[in-house]
Amino acid sequence: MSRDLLEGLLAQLLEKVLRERLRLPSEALAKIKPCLLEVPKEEAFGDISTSVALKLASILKRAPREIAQELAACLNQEIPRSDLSDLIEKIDIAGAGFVNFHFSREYLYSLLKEITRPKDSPLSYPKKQKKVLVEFVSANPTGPLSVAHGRQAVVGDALSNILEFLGYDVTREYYLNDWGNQINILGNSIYLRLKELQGEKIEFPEDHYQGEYIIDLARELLGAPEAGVAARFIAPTALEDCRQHGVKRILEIIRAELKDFRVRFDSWFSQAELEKSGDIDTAISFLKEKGFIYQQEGATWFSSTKFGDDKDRVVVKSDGSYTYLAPDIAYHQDKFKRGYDWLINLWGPDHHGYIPRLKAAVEALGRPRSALDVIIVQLATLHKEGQVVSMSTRKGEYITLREVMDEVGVDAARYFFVMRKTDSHLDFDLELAKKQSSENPVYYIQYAHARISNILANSGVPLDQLPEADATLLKEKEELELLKRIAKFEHNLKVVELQLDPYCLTVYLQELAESFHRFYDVHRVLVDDTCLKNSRLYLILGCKNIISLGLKLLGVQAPEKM
RNA sequence: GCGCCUGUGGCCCAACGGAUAGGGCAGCAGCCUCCGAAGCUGCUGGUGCAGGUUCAAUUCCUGCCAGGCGCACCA
Repeated sequence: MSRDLLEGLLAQLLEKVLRERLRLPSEALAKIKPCLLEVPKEEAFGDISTSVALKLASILKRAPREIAQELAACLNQEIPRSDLSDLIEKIDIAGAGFVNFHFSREYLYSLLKEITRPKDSPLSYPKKQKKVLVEFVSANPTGPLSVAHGRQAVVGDALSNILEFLGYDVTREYYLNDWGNQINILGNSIYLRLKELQGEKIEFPEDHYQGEYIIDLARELLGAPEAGVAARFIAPTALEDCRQHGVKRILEIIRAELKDFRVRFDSWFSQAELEKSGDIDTAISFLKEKGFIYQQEGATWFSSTKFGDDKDRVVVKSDGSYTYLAPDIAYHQDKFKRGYDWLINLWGPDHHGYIPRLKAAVEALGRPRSALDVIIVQLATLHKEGQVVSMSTRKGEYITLREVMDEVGVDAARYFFVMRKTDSHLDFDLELAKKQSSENPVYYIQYAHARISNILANSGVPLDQLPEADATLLKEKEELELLKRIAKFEHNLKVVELQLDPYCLTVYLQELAESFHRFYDVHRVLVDDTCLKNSRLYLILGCKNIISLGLKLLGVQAPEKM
């Protein structure tokens, strides 16, 4: 039985006991129903626990501990005659009035079996009907990806992996800002550099792209094999050529960076094509029909305040051009038209003020606000030798994702980017990420995997012939702890789904690796007793499967040797 | 000025309103005749300040202090 199912049954039973045995009024029950069960913060407090006794104390005007005792007594009667009889070993009362449930060893073994020698992949979830579009990175194609994009890329990629694993139909999309002001500036930047290369004295504007790569792009154009290139750049099409060349080449660079960073995209959505399609006018007309669009001071406004925004927003400026919001509304309408019912957008912190207006747009388009989740990915601060590495996009002085990848490696970079809560600042210590020692959390986890691989290789037992563990032999404290950690994996995936944040998976993997290292230190796997040896091999194989699956979901490699 | 986020040991981070505030790093003291010491064990040390709500506050509310971000007919 999956952990999910068990929790569901336990919640049902608990509810039944509260209603029938403790005679809890239905309104009180409704009040506490959303939080019947929780996972205790310390493992000593059991595998699942409930604090309903505490919550009911003020409602029932009774001491929490007393309620807990009555509850536990009732559960002790009910559980043996329910489907949970073999799964829950014991119930105890602790602290101010917690009722803690301990899984039986048989149940822990049954979970281990699901992941140790699976036919295809360890654990599998039924396909869900929900179509999810995860939009992330979406950096303007005006320069190489920065560290900030790197964090977004990993978080988006890992989150997509996990949702996919949980059965969602996930598409990863990059919104390509290949149209508008920034692109014009890019084109002009290249154009000016080109002139410069040809010996012309130019004054390079401050708001143009300052980076070295612009000169490289200009040089490419200059050295292009076609005859008479130089002549072309005084032609009327020169600026347009620069623009096109710039976007094309930078996009190639970005794609290569993402590929090398093991970030997969399924779809690239071009703003330029959206602009040409006429869909933006269609979207505005759609909102107009619904009465959410009005004219004022020569501009066209979206009455986003009707949906909780601070003020109404301009969609068409008085000069007739669109604001950024207009194509964005059309873009999100397009997402819905393509059949996605859950949109997840990852944005940088500078866009957080933009959330209410896009949520308003979603509602105006006739969808619930909850159809759009925006995840703000906070910036990462790079540290090197105790110093903060300063960055200024303006001067083109920023650390690129490529540099970080090259310096610390893809595994460490990916792990470091997700190991903190996504919406909090991240301190990225370049030296630490490079260290191949215990200080580096990536290696700690990978080392556990490599150690297990080594034992399995040394065992001489072909894995496809490894018999199931003898449940009664795995009884040492460290064995049971490892078993419990393995059994907690699914719960952690659920937390990722709920919080839309892959970071807690890194915490889990760290804990799992810790359990293994502790077990390894105290007990030998390759012992003379064949039954015990096989049982332990079975256990560590399960652990290995979960480590490798967990790392795979994060896009980090699980090496057999290090 | 207004809005959002963040203040937890020397450093980086945890904790659906609940249990003795967890963990990592650094520091100190130990552990390899044995499957990889990239490991294990132990010790030291903490909720910005002031109120309030609650049986219970790191968590919720108010004020203050400190830091980050945002407040466009920019993208």
